This record gives sequence, structure tokens and C-alpha cells, in this order.
Amino acid sequence: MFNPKLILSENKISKTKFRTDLLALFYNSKKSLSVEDILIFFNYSVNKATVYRSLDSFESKGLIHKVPDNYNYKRYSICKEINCAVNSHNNNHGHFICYICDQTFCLDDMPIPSINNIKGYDIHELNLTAKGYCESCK
Amino acid sequence: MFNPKLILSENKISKTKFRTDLLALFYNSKKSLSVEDILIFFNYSVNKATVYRSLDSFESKGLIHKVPDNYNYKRYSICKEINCAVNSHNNNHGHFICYICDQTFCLDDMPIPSINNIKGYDIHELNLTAKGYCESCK
DNA sequence: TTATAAATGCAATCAAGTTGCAATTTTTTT
DNA sequence: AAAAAAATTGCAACTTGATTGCATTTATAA
Repeated sequence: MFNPKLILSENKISKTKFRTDLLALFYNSKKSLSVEDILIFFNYSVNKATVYRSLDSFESKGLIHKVPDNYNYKRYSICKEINCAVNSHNNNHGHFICYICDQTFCLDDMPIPSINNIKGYDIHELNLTAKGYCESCK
Repeated sequence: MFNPKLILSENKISKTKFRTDLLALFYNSKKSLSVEDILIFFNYSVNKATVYRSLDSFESKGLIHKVPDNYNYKRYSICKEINCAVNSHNNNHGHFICYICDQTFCLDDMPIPSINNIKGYDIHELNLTAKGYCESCK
């Protein structure tokens, strides 16, 4: 079981009501979350600057990671990977974006090909994004 | 050999001086082009709205395609793929973004794994973006 | 050549995201 | 537990890539 307050403590983030609830939201959500998603969830009772700053904070502590978004908005998922740490996310999984609901899903078990070099490019990162119809929309 | 004016004609795009030059620029450039790149090339003698509208026009006719950009700016490459057509780009190749120069390159011969289905997702598109050091920057 | 359509420049506008700052809340120190 | 220090919040202003309306110009079709 996860304990949002404990996790915030361990990461030296102040346990305000909003940040505790936001982290719990991430843990309970199977979906990734955009800033708009979060504002809607909290009924716009929180300022957008606060949301952006909380997300920055969570991300820099390795609690959440950025995921690709259909419209290039900021969008995050909880970090499930054990190897995630401050500024060193194990983001070595693919993502899936649905044509219909625009939702982004982490494909934790999608195999990422290991290519280090092609045509002289020195490859250090490889991101795979699939698009199509998700389970609920197909 | 390519003939910008012919290509514009074939695609029912008016052969203005700017659009002809812009298409030639894309054909002659090994690199992808951002709006800023284009404005610099034309010494800011053209309005940015014109640039955006020209790019939209070229893209919708399948002459250029959007490529990923390090800063999420709009960035395009010439379509080399034979199968590219109006609103149906054969964008089935990888892209490489350089850590240093932020340039985006098309990896035409990068193998894209063919995955159609994973965990119940109905996959129609697969995009691979590599990052690292390009030939000039490593 | 004339009329019809497309492209251009300019300025205003839009929207996601950021920043400065004072006020509030949390955490640490005494 | 109270005081001091640090972190968080709300608000409004701002930044910036991109878009839009509209009058003017240029290109294409008749």
C-alpha cells in the first residue's frame, strides 16, 4: 500500500493538503494526468500555478514522469519503475496514445529495441510512442 | 531532379515567389526546418503568419511532414517517402534529435518494430524517436 | 482582360506555461 | 510550545509560439 504523506516526507516535499491529494490521485489513477485533468478533478479550487509547481516538484523528485501527449500539453504518470530516482528516470518503456480519448497509457512491458548506433548517430535514448485505439475506445 | 514550381502546380498551390523558394529550401536541406529556421533563412523578409500558413498548406498536400522537436516547436522535413499522400503520410521512420544542436534528422532506414497489438491496445502507428549526439556534434 | 481565388502583411488575439511577490502554511529550531 | 526559517499558495502580470480577421496584393481561371 502507498502512503502519500510518507512519500512526500521521504522526498522532502511539504505535506500540504493539495500535494497529498494530488499524489494520491496519481497513485489511484490508471491514466496519465494533464494539468487540465487535475484542475477538473479539484474543481478549479486550486490555482494553475500551484499545479504546475507541484508537478515540477514531483517530477524532479522522481515521483512522476512526463508522458507524450497528443496536443503537446504537459502530462504525467506516476513512476512505477523501481529504478526511478531524482533526475534519472527509468523511462525505458513505450507509451500509447488513443486516437479517440487522447489518453496516454504507459506500456510497461513494451519491448524497446536496443539500438546504440545508426548511420553514425550516437544514440543515448530511445522513445517509442504507439497510437491507435485503446481498450475502451475500440 | 526536383522542380518546385511543377510540384506546386501539381498540388494546386499558388506559385508565389516565397512558396517556391520555401519548397526549394526544403528539398535542398538535409536538416528539418523550424519556423525560426525559415525566418532566419529569409532574413525575416516574410511574415511569420505566411510561414505558418505555407507550412500548413505543404503539410496538408503531403509535401512535408511534421517531425519531433526538442522544444515542441513546429518543425518539418521534406517527405521523401513514395507513399506519402494527402493526409496520409507514410511517416513510418524514426527520428533522431541531437542533444547539442537540437537538430531533428529523419532516420529513413531505422527499423521500426512491427507491433500491432499489445495488452489489448489496437496499434495503428508507431513512432520512434532517438536522442543523442549527431555526427557533427559528437 | 476581367473576375475569381489564393496568398500576404499587419496587428490583434489566443492559450499553455512561467514568474514576481505578498500572504499563508509547513517545518525546523530554540 | 513559541519563534524563526523555509516551503507553498494565490493572484495578476507576463512570455511566447501559434492563430485569426481583414484589407491589400498576387496568382490563376474564364
